[in-house]
Amino acid sequence: MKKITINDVAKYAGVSKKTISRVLNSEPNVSQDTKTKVHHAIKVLGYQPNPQARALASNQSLLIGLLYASQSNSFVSKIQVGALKRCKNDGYNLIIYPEDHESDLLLENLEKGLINTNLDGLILTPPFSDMKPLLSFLETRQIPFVRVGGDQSLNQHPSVYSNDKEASYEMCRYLISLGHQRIAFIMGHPDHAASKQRLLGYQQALDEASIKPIDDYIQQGFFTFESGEHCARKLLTLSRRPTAIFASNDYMATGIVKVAAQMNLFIPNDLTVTGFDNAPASRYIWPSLTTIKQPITEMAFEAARILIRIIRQKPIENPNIIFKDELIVRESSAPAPKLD
Amino acid sequence: MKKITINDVAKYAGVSKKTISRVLNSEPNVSQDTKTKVHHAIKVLGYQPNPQARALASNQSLLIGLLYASQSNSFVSKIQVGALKRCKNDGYNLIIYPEDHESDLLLENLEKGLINTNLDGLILTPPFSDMKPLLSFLETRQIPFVRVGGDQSLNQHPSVYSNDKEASYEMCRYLISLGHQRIAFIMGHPDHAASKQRLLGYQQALDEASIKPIDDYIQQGFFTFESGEHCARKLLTLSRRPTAIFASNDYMATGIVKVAAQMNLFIPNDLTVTGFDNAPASRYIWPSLTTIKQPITEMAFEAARILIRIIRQKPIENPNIIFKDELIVRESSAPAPKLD
DNA sequence: GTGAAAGCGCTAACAT
DNA sequence: ATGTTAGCGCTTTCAC
Repeated sequence: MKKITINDVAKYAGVSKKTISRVLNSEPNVSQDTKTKVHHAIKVLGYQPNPQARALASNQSLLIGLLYASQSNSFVSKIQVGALKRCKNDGYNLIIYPEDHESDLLLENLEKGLINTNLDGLILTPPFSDMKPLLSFLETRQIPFVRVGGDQSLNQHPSVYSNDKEASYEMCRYLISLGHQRIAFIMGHPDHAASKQRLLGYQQALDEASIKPIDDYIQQGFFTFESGEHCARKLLTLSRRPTAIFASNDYMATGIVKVAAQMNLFIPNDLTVTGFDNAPASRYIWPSLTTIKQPITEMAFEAARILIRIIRQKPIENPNIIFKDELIVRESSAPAPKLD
Repeated sequence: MKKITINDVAKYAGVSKKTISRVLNSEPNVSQDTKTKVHHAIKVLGYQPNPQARALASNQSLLIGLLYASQSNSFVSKIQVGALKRCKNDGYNLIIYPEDHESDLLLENLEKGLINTNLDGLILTPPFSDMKPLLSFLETRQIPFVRVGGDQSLNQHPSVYSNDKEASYEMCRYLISLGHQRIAFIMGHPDHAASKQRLLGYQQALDEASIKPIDDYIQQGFFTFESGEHCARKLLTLSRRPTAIFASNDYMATGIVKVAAQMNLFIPNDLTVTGFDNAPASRYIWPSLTTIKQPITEMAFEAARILIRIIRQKPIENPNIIFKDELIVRESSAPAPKLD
């Protein structure tokens, strides 16, 4: 099976190969007539352009990188799906870069990876979206990138966000509407900008409801199941035990559920637990978790769309898009119990 | 910042570019002296070969595809990590192909994807590892591939397996050793060869222990949480209720846990539940699940290694490698309760 | 052991 | 609206 090249198509269609190229790339200045001829030839011969040749000649790789933290799980697969969809649609391939954001070698590794792949652009996910050394590295290297999530004050760079603070606020409003006053909060990993936003939403909601903030009710977690367990143990042994615990993500909330079960606390009657992210586990565990759903896939899709426009030097209408999160009420939340 | 090419290096080192190429590709017939010179020049100039040019000239893409079912979650990220590690190490990039295995358009989509990317090879994961039309399609196209998991009778193709049947057998032996006699089994998705193997292990263990098989104790699941719930409801309303349920994966086991909780059955005292796969959720839920851990990452790493050897036409020592699964005992299993 | 020439399959720049 | 020429940065072939 000999490979069909652009030359074969040119010969068959009776035009120059440049014309074929023009049709392939939908460049202007081709008569409708030749277009038809060329398309026909392409079809008959079953021609498929060679992406490597194309890449070499046009000095592009048609490769887009997706950088993410190697641990975060359900988040990643959603991001991948969204980004991939857009990339494939536009003729790009997606190269995944699961990296350890705490590694000292990060920039070094990345540099090696980026350069010997010649990426056309990069999608950054938290916490990489907020790593300033990385951002300036990419700028120096002139590698186009789009940030997903992260710190909204960095919006001089093209970014796609969701409204973490608002969603967190909404969650707390909901808890308050259930009659909860003793609402504890487990913070997320300090390296993630979202953690701060979620905390702010919590604080604002309590403040507006004139609920006095209690220091002990705010615990530092790290987005892991274990940190959730740890914080839950602290919170649930407090003399004035909270009636609701809002964890900054579902893995931590799952840790709370486990600790509560071990302490014979019945959720949601004795204790309301809520999370954030709508991780698969939030549906699987019992009781299923009230949580916040972010449109991750859509965000990644949009990020890829913007990135590709930047790569192609097309104007981008809005370099800072904010998506809306959504409260999902499940079994783990209920009206506050009567207190003594 | 002008790009350094092979020509610059050749000039600097005072040799022909072919010699640079030889050094780059560790070809024979280069004197130690020139080698040193060339390496030095490369370092000084900070030269990075252009992968696209390389790909074009050598008629390779240095791209390897990873085909997997878009749903399966924790499995996928482990596979990705393993495959990626090997690929990056050997200068390949990994392109991910999450596809719907039930789609009629699968082959068509894949063909488009493969051809316009010029993949050098493909890693197949279940249930794609067993799709004969796909396998013959790849053979016709002369696209090298390696299967991960799946039907061991297809071992005329290079494959990497784990011993599903044995692991399932071992799990049942464990349950029997706890005194369980009424052991129910929830099968996996029929499209996955592993489902059958896991069933066989169950049947063999019961047979060897002279436990009479009961039809009602074997339910058809589909690897989903919901199917687990559904089967659990059936099993737990049986007049002669099982004392242990072994689900073919952790998502289904999680479904059982939920149903049991709703029925006020206490796990593990009233009911033992075990799963398969060691999904993250198996650790997170309460009680945590006794399950089987497969060395997924290692398997994918090995699959990529074999694939790259095939691509490079190097001899492969053993085209069929079997990895060993491991029983992980957690909180969801306990000795059988005394029955009336 | 090394190099010169040709060419991979496409696009860029400049004709016409 | 179309074609010509050159060249992207590397490897292959074959010569020495």
